[in-house]
Amino acid sequence: MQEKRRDIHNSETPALCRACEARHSGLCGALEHDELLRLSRHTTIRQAPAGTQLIGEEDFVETYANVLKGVVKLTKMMADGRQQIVGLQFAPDFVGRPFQAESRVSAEAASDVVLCVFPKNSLDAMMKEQPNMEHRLLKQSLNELDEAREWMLTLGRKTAEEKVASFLYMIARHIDPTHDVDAQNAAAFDLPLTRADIADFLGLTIETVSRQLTKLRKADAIVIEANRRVSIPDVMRLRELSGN
Amino acid sequence: MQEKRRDIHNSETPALCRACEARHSGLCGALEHDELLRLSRHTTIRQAPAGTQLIGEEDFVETYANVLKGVVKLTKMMADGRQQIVGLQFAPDFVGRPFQAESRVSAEAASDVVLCVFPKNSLDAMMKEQPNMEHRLLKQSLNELDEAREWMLTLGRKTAEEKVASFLYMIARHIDPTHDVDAQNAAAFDLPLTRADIADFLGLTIETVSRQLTKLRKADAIVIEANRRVSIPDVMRLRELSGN
DNA sequence: CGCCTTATTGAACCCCATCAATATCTGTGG
DNA sequence: CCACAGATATTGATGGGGTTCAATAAGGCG
Repeated sequence: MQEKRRDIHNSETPALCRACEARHSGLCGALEHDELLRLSRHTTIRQAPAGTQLIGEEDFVETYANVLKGVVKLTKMMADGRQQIVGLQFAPDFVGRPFQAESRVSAEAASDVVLCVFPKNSLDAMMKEQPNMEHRLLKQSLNELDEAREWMLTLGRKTAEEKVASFLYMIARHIDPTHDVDAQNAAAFDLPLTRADIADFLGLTIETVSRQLTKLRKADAIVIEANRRVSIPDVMRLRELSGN
Repeated sequence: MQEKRRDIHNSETPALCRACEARHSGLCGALEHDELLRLSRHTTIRQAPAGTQLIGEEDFVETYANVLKGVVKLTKMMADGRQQIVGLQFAPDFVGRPFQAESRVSAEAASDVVLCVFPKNSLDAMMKEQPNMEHRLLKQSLNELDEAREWMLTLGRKTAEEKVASFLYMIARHIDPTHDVDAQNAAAFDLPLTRADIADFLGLTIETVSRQLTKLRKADAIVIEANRRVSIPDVMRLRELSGN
């Protein structure tokens, strides 16, 4: 149990966690100082460049992680190589699948990422004695389910143009913290995904994504600089183009 | 509090719950006799014919429900009428969205259904004092999320034929309890959905669904009688046609 | 600059949607 | 039991949105 120093430190937040976004809004927000300390003993910070495979489909997963920086994409692949992105995890999202040893998706760093990694066992144990943690996880899971269902509508029923607009609109909401419905009606961000990733997210080809982006650009709905930088002068207009 | 009779009955399962599938494998499996009794005081059984609108998108929802019989479809609709089914709930699934007053999907009886309906308040209160209940709900939510992601792959990347085969394969797994991977390799069931519903589920048109069904029929992958009755002589073959 | 990766643009094709007609099912009443 | 009507499903013909194949352009980094 090696908790020798616990009495001394149990009212202090571990240094690792102090600057962490997940400490407050993420899963770890459910934990008290001493629990946080206990978990942080088994925790490692992992940096990974874009493209790194974090866990493979059908891998046996021994760890969970919180996204601290960057974007993690969850993908599913068919035998012949067709691929679909089924989830994007932004900071401070939790990545992992409790109650199941085998993963049914693969996780990959879409951009350069920083993760807070901890062993499955530690968190599973902590979840059992901390209902509050399951509560947080349930909330995130229900939100992810809402998002997944929103994307099912996009994948099944929207046109290519609406799909691309929907994607940009979603990124704008996720990345640009300054944007609010009633706030300034503009947004700007760097795309965290390549065209290939966007295509895999929207169930389209690279070429169609590219064509729709130029179409939106020519309609003055967006401005693109250097391939990655996107400005949206009128977010509400983009929202309309997205079919919402 | 009106718990006068509780002392007498607290070790007995309410009559309502005794024959209920959800009592064991569903949410209510988390409850002890007396808690079950407490909840059952506010519970009503509701029967509804196919097509009944149970809750509308953007309704304020005051109740939750367990599906006892039949299939409930969760749908999302765009302003111009395009529609997508984003979830199918079979017995003993739970229907509802905790932690959020407003629904983001509408729920409709896909077949004739029987529901066990209880007020949001009652269950919310019970969930707070019963971590085990949140645990069950978390498990269901994570399963639904897995299924939703599976369908995102289907919607985004599969051909019409693969989509229809995937749908039939999924129904076979859900409805026919006799089927197991190594068990007898055949299945038979009544489709709980109309062609229009299947189309809305797969992001296709009615006509395409119909064409793919006849294509599968002519390839001897399925047998259809009277429009609704489907037999699958070789489930593994169907699985291959589904792209898995 | 030069090389490789990533993105855009063009042309032809194809799968699925659309429009339209026919067939089948289901339930009701004669 | 059959006839009828409305709903549901199948089948056919045509067209379009997105894919595919191919070439060019732009970005990133040594």
